[in-house]
Amino acid sequence: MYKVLRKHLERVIEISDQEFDEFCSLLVLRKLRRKELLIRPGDRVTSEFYVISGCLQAFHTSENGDQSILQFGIEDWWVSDFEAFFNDTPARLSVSCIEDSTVLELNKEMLEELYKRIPKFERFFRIKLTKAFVALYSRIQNGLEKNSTTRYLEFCETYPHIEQRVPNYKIASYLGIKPESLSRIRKELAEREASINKA
Amino acid sequence: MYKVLRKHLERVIEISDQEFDEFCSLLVLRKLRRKELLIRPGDRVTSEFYVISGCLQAFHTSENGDQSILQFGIEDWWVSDFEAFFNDTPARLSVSCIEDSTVLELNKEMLEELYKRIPKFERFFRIKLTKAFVALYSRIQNGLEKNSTTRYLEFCETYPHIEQRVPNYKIASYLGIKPESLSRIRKELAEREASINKA
DNA sequence: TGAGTTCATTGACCTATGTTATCCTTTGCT
DNA sequence: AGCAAAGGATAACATAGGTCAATGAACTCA
Repeated sequence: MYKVLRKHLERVIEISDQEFDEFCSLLVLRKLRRKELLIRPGDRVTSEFYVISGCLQAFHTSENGDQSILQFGIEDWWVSDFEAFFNDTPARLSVSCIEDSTVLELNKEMLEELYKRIPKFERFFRIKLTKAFVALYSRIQNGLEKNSTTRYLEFCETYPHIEQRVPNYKIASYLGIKPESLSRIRKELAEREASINKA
Repeated sequence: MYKVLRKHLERVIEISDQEFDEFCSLLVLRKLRRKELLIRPGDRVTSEFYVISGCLQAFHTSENGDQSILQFGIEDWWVSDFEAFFNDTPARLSVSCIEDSTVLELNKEMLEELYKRIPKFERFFRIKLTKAFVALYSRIQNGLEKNSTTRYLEFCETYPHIEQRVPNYKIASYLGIKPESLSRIRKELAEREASINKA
């Protein structure tokens, strides 16, 4: 079970068995049921979650009750309300399970202790952060210059594993459009494809 | 001139005169003219830029020539094509001056040398990165759930100094709408305000 | 000073997306 | 099996924002 995690770390830093064990000793294994909430608005967020199996979502609920999904989390991803996590402010997002899931909970304070003992873990998370930063940057760029159809197609290309397992209305929410619009887009794409196949 | 920079650092970490001098010794002062380009697509990006005075923009140019602005940079901000900077990939953005500007150029390799000598600078940039990450996160959230009028009003509130000095069509570009739309939005807001004042 | 450039605004029109309501299928539960 | 809930599609209509074209003000610079 922890093999995937070890690989995950070793794509960025080299670690010994002992260092890996020390890292694992900070983690709390949690088994979660579909729809279970890990973080709700207002919570103090002291942990981030590494997904072993299943699928999570981080989403914001607006005053009128609409939800917009900021992040999906499947196997090998980290999920949290990172604004609250980094800034020690009350959560503005919710994090919940789309499927039954198994996650490893990593406490922030324990992590900072670990940074002092084994600095290479600080390096690991700094590099993860730059990657996440760049990913957000290009998501903003997509939002600025691409239409919904293109954004949907690129989402399917970039995250085929997510597209296949989460309902369309959640994808719509992530893309910033309504489910009805996504439905229209998918119909349009299917028709396009059909007419190509006929020709 | 470097006083502002020192304050900028000291909002996050404490540093001695000597440490500050060592940091400054890495920096190259550059005076730039309006419209001058610091980074163009395809460049290798080895530096980030701290703005002493003036105003920069980081923008993407799409195939059909449309530009979308990802970031403005005024006094006390860092600007670059961060994707290229962090990943050592060719620049996809351009960075140019909206006004005559003075910047301090910080070379990535020299910075990494400095990290080894004085680790607290690594801490400084890691914290700056978390702040930037959170800012991008909330920009995405705004894009998902707010209409253009709201986004414009919040932009004016959040960045009054930018709103006052860059042309409206650049603000429109940053917000992901066309200048004509922003013009209509501004008209609508002015009318609303007028009718409130009359009442 | 005068011509060119940049920028903002406006109007007419068009298109993509949102809204509301309804219907149908699938899935899950007991 | 039978019912409820979830998910998806669709249609009619409304609206925000994009497109295109024209105008004029303000600024720049030779």
